[in-house]
Amino acid sequence: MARKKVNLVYIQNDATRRATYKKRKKGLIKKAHELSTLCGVDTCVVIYGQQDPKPEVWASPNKDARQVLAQFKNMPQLDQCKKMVDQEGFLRNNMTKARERLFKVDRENRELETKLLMHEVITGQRSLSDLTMADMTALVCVMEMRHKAVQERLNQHRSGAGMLHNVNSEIMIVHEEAPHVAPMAPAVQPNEEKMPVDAEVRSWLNHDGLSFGCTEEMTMMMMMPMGVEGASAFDSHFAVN
Amino acid sequence: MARKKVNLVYIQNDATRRATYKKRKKGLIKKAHELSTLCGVDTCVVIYGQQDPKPEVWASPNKDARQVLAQFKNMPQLDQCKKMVDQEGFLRNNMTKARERLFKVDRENRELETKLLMHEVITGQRSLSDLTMADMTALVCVMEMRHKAVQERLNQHRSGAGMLHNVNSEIMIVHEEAPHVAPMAPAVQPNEEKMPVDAEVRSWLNHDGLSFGCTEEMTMMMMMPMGVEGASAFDSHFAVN
DNA sequence: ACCTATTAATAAAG
DNA sequence: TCTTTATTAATAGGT
Repeated sequence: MARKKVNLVYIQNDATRRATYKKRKKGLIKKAHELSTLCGVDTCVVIYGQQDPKPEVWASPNKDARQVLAQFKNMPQLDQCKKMVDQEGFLRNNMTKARERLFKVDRENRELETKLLMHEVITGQRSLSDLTMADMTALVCVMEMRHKAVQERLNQHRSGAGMLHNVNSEIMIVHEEAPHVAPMAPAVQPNEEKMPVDAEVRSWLNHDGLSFGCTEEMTMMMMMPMGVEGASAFDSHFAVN
Repeated sequence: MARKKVNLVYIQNDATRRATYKKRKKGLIKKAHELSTLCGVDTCVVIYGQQDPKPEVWASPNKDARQVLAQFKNMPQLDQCKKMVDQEGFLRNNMTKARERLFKVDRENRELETKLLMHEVITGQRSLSDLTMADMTALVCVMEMRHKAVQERLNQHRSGAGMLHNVNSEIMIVHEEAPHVAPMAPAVQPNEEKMPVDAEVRSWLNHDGLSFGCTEEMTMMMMMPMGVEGASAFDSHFAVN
């Protein structure tokens, strides 16, 4: 309705499009308002603009919120309940799913971060003295999981071929018989049966794909019971630069 | 816009109103569609009619999801990136906050549970043999925190009056110099200086309000550095029924 | 429902 | 960007 008839196609020219958008948006909302007033009907216009877009523009539910509410209250009771239940169920369902995703992603995130951190520490890219208390705690946690995995693996050996029995009992006793010897001391004594266990431990420590080379000291540490006292457990066994 | 100018008031005449409603509803939706097409914007019109009213009439979120996607892909690359970054930042921020809340609540929960558990164990309501490995670990954790508090308190004494110097150095050395001697052995030797420390320790162990009476054995245990390796630390010092 | 005189909306120019 | 103006689009009232 103007100097020229418009084709109903997307307006390429940026300035023209913006201008048209502004005008027609105003017009549309005005029309909606008129329809509301003239015919006593609630209307709602939502425009997902891309220019000012963040807060979507929306035109009037005729008078104000009370009208919508009143309308809702005037609905047949059954429908009202149904709608509410649906809404609640939908939200609840959404929330549960979101929460599950959050937990899953969070756990994965932390595990990966800690693995990476451990890798950096072991390869010397990062010094132990740089770690925060929280990092230390996480590291210890991962190490404990690995330690447990190693123990289970050794258990399999013992109950199976039994060939590593002596060494294993030396390790397992820490839990089963609670020696008054400090568990801080290396659980594996240097003797002729040590190497197989070492190899075993290394292969298990590496089986997650990061595949870093363990030092002798690391291997021993992995097999020790750990405290969560912060850096002290580390400091006493590693020369922290 | 027609043979007469219309006043913007509710149309009383029923037939006229119905006619106007029909025409203007159609016009409104057409306008919305035009705005969509011309400006590449999604629009939505809802009309809560009272004649045909139950299923609210609503006008098009333009075509379908593919259009929205295409729209996104046609955006200037920069804006696209910006939006994605914003989105990511928003999510990351959200996740960080949620994670922090989760950590905080979780830690508080476990701390309280463990305090209660400890109280039950000490008052004899629960036997140590009933505890799971996880419970043991948590107990040890709390005890370590208390141990640290005790050490700090003793440090204050040392730097202050200095009257407990001998005993304190006996305790502090455990963490600071990583002895190969088992820290499992009681850190406090029975001598004439023991009693003041004991009293000190007790008062600090009790200052959280639970206020249970410590046995001599408990006191000693609290002052030891602990591992988190399960029940062994307990078993070696308590006669598990 | 269609017609059409009339008004409202608005494209393009200033 | 806001205003003006020529032109088209919407539609009120009648048929």
